[in-house]
Amino acid sequence: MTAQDLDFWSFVDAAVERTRERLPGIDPEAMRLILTLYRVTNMVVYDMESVVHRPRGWSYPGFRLLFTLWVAGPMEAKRAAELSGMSRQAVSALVGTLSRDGLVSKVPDVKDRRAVRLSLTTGGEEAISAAFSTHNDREQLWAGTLSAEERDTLVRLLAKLGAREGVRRRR
Amino acid sequence: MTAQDLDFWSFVDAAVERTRERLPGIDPEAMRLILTLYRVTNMVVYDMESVVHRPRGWSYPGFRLLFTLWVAGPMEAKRAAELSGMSRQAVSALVGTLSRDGLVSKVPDVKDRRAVRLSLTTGGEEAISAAFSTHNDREQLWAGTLSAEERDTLVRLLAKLGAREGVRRRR
DNA sequence: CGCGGTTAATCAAAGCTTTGATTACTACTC
DNA sequence: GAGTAGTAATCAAAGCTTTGATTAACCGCG
Repeated sequence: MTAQDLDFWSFVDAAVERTRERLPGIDPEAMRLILTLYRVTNMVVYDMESVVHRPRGWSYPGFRLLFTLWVAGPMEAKRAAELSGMSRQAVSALVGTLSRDGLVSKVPDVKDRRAVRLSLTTGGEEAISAAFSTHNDREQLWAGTLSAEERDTLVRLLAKLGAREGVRRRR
Repeated sequence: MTAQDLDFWSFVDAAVERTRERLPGIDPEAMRLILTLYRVTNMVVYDMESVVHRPRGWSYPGFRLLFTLWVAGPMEAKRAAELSGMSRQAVSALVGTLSRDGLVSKVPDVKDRRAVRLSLTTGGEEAISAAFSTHNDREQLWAGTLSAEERDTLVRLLAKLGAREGVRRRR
């Protein structure tokens, strides 16, 4: 396998091999795992975003925030950041767009006047309900690559990875 | 499990449950798979970026492009986009930053004067060699969560997912 | 009450990514 | 050889994310 014949996936094999030659101290299998994880996820996200969300005028982060509010109900911006895995600044910027578009409403919290309370507007509620079916169709397309048992195993192993302690988390 | 008690991970369970109630037609397990995949990867990337790359003044995409050139040698911008999984515009913008910082050099292609040929500078070569060990240390931290057999299984299942045909790819 | 420390949100600047348009060049076809 | 289609790269505008700074409000302690 020379550098000229590589494609997106065989690049991972080449990377592992070349790195092993040049830096004998590294762990090639750890490298392969992270590299593969990153590439697959990017591929899935790109597909979902470009097929499902951009045609509706949304970004993937926009969908995620709407989905968070749809699942867990109205909440403070800080909490939306925690649950969706975004930074508070990102939520703040995103809410700007989504409230401009009439999907999310933002009202000052009565108890704590520093905080803002986010909720879906009626339009946002309808939009997310309609979008989610299409989103899930696409999720099924991806999940359909694996057997039910393989899906369970994959989810279990990913969750185990995600339960890792002592790593840096968004704040 | 009420909405008030949720955290980043239990949100996935709540999302599956609430969606099942409200949209009976969807496939909850497909949803759980994609949701978990996305969250784990984001967590890993955030950790790697904030612990390894930002302290060195790099972004994760910057590292990825340098790494691509390090593994596969000098190449045209278009090819760097294919191998790294970025768009051509993203590579173009990123090369602006990296060449300004003296890590990548960009010379017009002799054969095809539309194209540019990218390569690591000496400084870029040294920087990526030095950074990669730290990067791999962190990969090992993550991979160490799983047994060797679990890692193999996870890589195999992710690769199977990534081999999915008929999805939208970056161009 | 008043001060100091903490917290919620936002602002600002820089960087990456996206879509869509433009420029420069190559390659094909008549 | 001239015209047309296709390709490589870049530009432009909009959006998201990041770090760091700022503003406004809460909270505890004296």
